[in-house]
Amino acid sequence: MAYTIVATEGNAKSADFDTVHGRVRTPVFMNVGTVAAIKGAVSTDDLQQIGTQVQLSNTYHLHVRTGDRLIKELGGLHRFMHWDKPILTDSGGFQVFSLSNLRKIKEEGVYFQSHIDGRKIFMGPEESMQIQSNLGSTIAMAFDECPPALADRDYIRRSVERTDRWLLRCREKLRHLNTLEDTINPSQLLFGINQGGIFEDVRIEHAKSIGALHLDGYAVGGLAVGESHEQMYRILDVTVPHLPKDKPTYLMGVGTPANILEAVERGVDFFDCVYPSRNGRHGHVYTNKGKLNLFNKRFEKDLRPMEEGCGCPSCRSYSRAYIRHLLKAGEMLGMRLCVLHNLYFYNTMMSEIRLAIRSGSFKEYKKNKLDSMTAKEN
RNA sequence: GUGGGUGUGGCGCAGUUGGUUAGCGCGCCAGAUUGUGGCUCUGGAGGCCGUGGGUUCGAAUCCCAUCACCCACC
Repeated sequence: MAYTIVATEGNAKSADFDTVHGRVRTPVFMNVGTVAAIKGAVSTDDLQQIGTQVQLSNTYHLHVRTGDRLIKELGGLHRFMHWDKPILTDSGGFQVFSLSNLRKIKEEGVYFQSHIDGRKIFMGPEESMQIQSNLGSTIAMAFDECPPALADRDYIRRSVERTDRWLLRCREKLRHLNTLEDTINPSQLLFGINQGGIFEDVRIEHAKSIGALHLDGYAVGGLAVGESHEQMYRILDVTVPHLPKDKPTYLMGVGTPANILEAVERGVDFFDCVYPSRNGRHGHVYTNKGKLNLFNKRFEKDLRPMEEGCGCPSCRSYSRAYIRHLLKAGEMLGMRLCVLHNLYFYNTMMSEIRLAIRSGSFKEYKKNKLDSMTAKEN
């Protein structure tokens, strides 16, 4: 399990991260498949074609439906979903935030009400680790609380302290689980999560505190939840330098292509976001000339591909007019073609970013990319 | 042919003891969406209330005629 920085340019870095499920080249965009599937009828075979390196799945969602014990019994998540490359599982911490009307947070953990059938569920650090161990993902995320962007300083402090205590319990539990005979992945890695809202000193203090724990990677969480882009970039500016440099840095849930370029420049090398898949399902597609909403009438007779010259499976065969028709007709194929294109766009951008950093031209690449994407010629 | 019913934005409807800018759902046109509940939310356009006449200060609403469609009976 080695993390090797291959090239740097300013604070931007490109690294090779070796795991039991193969090498991850960073910066990387992980494709989000919350319930062990990328929404929009995207298969593992598709992912090979569009250059996916890592898939992300979710602890909470797989726990409440289908169940981690069943998945373990069936040989773990990799075998279950026929994917032999790295998988990162989110801990369920974010669901504390996103399903906040259904939860109660206490020192021992969180009491949820299942969004599926309403039954009461308890999840704390140990439970989250147990579930992730059952799933056998490559990387397990620590169980944290992601407080709202507007939470006051006092709440954030107490929340971060609790998240810190939870992190120790996570590490302890996972160490134990990794030694068990029947564990699916005895090499399962653990990433800690930095919190602190938009308070720089809390962020820095927390970064130092988790950095001392010798974890396998470090994430910055609690961003892109309502604060401005400027605030997010400022937090990255002050936080990332305090995270261990010999471990991967992961910015959770971010973001737009522009967000990613800015974060790469600040030293982040792992990303994930629902944008390409969710927006794809809603007919919003990314191109080098800006975002298109294929529901728009102006594409009614547009026989061009979503992006001219694009090598994705959708653009190689289908027109904007056809995809618009499919979307308006509610056909799943429409969503699928858009999602494939968007993931290809993101994955390709990351590949270009890696090349740029490795050839010392990232700054120029970033500028050109941002300029062209805001051109809006379509 | 006789009797009854219905005609209100693209579609389906609400609104009739006559009263300020005629509503709603869907659709349409746009915009949001950041560790995903195939959602959700926010705006916008669009109607001479079947047609013609009448009563009235005022008609989608009352009266007459007419046209179209539906049902029943012949």
